[in-house]
Amino acid sequence: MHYLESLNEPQRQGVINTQGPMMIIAGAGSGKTRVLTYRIAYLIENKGIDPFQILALTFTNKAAKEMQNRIEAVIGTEARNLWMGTFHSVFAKILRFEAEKLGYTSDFTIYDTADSASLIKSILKEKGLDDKIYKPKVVLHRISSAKNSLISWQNYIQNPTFQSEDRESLRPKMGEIYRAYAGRCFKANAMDFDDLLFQTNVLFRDHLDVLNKYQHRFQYVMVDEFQDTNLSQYLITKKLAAVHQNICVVGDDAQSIYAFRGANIQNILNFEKHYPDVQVIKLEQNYRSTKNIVEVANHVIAHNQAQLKKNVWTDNEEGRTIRLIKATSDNEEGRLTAHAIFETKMQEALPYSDFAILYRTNSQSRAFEEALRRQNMPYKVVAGLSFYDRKEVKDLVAYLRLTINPNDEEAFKRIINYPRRGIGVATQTKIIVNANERNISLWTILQQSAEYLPARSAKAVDTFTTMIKSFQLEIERKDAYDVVSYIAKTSGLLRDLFEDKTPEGRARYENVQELLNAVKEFTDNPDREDKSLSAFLQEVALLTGNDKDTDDGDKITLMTIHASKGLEFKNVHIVGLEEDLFPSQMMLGAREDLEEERRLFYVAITRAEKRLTLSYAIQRYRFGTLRTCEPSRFLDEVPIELIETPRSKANVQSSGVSGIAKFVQKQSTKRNLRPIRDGANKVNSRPTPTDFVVAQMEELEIGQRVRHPKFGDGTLLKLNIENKRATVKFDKVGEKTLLLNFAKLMIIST
DNA sequence: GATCCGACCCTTTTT
DNA sequence: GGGTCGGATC
Repeated sequence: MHYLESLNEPQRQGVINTQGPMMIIAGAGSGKTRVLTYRIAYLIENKGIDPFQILALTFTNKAAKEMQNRIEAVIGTEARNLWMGTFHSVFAKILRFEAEKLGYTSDFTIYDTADSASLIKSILKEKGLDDKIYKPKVVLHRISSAKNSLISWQNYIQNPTFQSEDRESLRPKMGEIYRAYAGRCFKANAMDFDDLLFQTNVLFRDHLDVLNKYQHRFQYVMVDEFQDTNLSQYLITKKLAAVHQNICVVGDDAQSIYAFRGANIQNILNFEKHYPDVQVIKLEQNYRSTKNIVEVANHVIAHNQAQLKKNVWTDNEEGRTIRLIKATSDNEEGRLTAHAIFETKMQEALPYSDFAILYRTNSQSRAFEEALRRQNMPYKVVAGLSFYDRKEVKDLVAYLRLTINPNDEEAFKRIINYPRRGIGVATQTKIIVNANERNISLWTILQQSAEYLPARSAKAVDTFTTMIKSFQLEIERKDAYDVVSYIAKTSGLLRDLFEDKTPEGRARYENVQELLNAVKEFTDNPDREDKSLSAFLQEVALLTGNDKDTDDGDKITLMTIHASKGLEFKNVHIVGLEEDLFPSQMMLGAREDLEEERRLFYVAITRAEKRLTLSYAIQRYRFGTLRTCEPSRFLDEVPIELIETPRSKANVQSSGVSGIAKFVQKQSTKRNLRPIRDGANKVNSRPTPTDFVVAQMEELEIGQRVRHPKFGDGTLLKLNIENKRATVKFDKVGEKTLLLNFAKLMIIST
């Protein structure tokens, strides 16, 4: 109970009012995870509720894990019995348990986006449709939106609105593709990401006994990041909470940034209508950021029309003003950012892990990575390719998938001819078309290859099926790790990779070894109940690039703003603030879209605790060519009086630039004697906790003892004032010549 | 059926 | 700038 004292009043109310529907509107940095954590702990410790009667849903594995750990810290290992996880993982588990009721087996495969796209491509080809018109991405998105709105292919085909929309966009066969896609997934005993939610709805709709079971099991339902739920997710939670009515949702409409994937902000805006007796609690005190940062965030979000009223405030110090960096190019933006980070790090003696660079699109990371690498500053890029997205890993996983579920068409396509078995595309197509036209399962067709394939191909296919059968036998005899190593060897995959002696080939080989380690870890984990290979695959399918523990040392974090949600950093750089990039050019159409971009900016701003830096470039490489950019309209929404003097140089620029650029010029003429990296005054007026300070050129003397952040301590040998170079003999790494502009040497005080 | 090379598309965000 | 796909060639 001690923890109740650490909460403010609204937080406390959120914890102790456990009965009935509740909506907690939690401003950024207002301690919503604390409330959710303590609420669950309170239910268990104070109300005597069994952990397995509590369902807590999050959007990312990371958030789920984090909350699990925090609850465990309060109430101990009992927390492991909670039903806690992402929507997708929790309902995948339930679906797996109830699969037969829907005509699937419990070993169903989860198709990732690449599998889905590949299946769409196959269907287009078979139907002779042009993939320039029916772009797989567009088709997939349309199917995905339909599923998230609980529209089955049957509903879709009968719906006149969709039909006319599709005719207008010259894609009249869309419904037919949806039908074929759904049919093929089912036949392959596979569900895509959207199916995990869609089919859960079907399950609860058509099997009231099942719904009843879970309604009674989950006495308390909690949803984190509620603003990101789509209709499909919302209905699941509503149904589950229908009996006990103990539903608690936590969210912030200002941080809704997933509309593009079906999230419906109306779910949170209308929650009070759906639950008339709901208690609404607002958490408005921000504990994370300085007054200046909170004010900027409030100013920016005020430009949006659709929002719940709330007044985020903070008791924290006023803090520094917002820094604005203007760069001539994307590469210079990288350099200036690296530079600014280094300077702040040195002045304030901070670890690299206190810094984050946030951008709109993954492709922007390149310029920053190059600049950081050049200056030997450690960083990590969160995102991009997940470990499980690598080709060689996917290949081995495909073998596992096909072994567990031999009707998995996408796994089949991936490995039937890898490593080479002389079964080419023509043969593959024959197999798949036969299976579909005769409505026989893929696995049955594979076993009858002689009936419809020429002898040579049939023989090759037989060898393959015999091999898969042998894998299936292994599963019954050995534990998951032994089976996977056996499969990696017997399939020839490991040998194929081993023979590739290039550095990339070696890396691929090691990645496969790494997958083997992951299996071992999975099976060795004493907390895990289900250690089957099938369970491993289910888990792997729902992992993303952000889930890996990358707590490896002191590094600057680079990631998209989307990926940064829920995190915080002392120093945040929001980069690429240019029209058409942020806000993205694809979002300039509708007001709602632009407002989502603005919420994204809001999320980015509110990640910062102490210091916020915004930057933009005047020119940048996009689509392979150099393009001129305009500063983002969002910059105009930042109050001018909160912006610090920008970098003084490079204000000569072309006309036709809007508000902020003029402002940049005006400001710089006023106070341009203080460029960003002139740290001398700040250092003197603001002593750092350490006993040394960043060296100014004029303070250096030959023979002096100096310290370099990477090379350690050394003695200054030579000093070249003109080209700003110093030669230092380091104790550990020997002699180095350093550019003083970059390599900030520090004089060791004696 | 495999391999290589050039043309063409694209870059928003993710479970 | 870079990844994918399809066509031409062996």
